[in-house]
Amino acid sequence: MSDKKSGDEGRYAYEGLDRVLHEKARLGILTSLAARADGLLFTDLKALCNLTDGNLSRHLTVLQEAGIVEIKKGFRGRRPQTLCRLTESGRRRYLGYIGVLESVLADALDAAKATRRTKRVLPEGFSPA
Amino acid sequence: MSDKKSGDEGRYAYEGLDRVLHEKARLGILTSLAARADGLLFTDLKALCNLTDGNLSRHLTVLQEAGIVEIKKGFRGRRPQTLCRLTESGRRRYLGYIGVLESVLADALDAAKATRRTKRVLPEGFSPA
DNA sequence: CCATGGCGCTTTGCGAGCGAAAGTAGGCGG
DNA sequence: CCGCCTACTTTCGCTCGCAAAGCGCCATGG
Repeated sequence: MSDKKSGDEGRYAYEGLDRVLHEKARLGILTSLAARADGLLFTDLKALCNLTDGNLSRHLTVLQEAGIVEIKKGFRGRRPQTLCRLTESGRRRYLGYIGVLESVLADALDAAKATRRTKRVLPEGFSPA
Repeated sequence: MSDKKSGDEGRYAYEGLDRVLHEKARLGILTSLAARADGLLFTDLKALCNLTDGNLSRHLTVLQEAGIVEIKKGFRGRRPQTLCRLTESGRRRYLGYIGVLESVLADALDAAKATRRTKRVLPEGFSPA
């Protein structure tokens, strides 16, 4: 590396931003679940994340198929009740994702405050768009 | 609020996660740009974010149409050269997004270390999926 | 006893979005 | 003059996310 001028190649590629996890709704679901080792009910999750039934159902299926959450269907009294929990590997994946999120944030804050001016070569005229 | 049991309704909804910004590639692009007030060239951006030409072009168009970046086409010598820069409102939007990212991260780290066990009511048998 | 309505979830439909691949336009080297 | 290279843009297939409709079950009430 650093065979070129800067060695910054791919500096902002963020390959670790797992597409399955990097999603508004899913991020909320997982963060909710991460806090409770014994899981959450479908209905609670729905309220916590302000999701519609259909939406939540869809996302849970995706997460289940990815082996990130496990879903247990049971009954409360005689009404169906679905319990969702992070799997162990799901938790690891989530933590990994959070790790790169941290580095994104670090870059961002860095950028925000520094806003350093790199000397730029503006050769001839740049016509406005 | 707190008209129900917990007052946590929508606690994890993260409505501020702007869909236009919340995207792997775009996030990288914006973070790159945020650091340099005088902008970056198409080719630099491409290298920094490990994007293909087509991809970068696509994303830039989206960002431009959303008024987040401005694109100036000019020439270096007599080769075309495209300069991209964050607009002022784009910067604000980006900072807003980063703000909610911080809160997501705070929640996540909280969850990760605490992993508190809420007492759960598991009424009758939960059959394994 | 049927029907009307609510709860808990699943399935379907569709429009938007993403990224790979192909296309365009001009410079430059042989 | 010809073909390769750089610097993008456009097209295309497929996935994805979201909203709306559907399904099964229980409860209530006429």
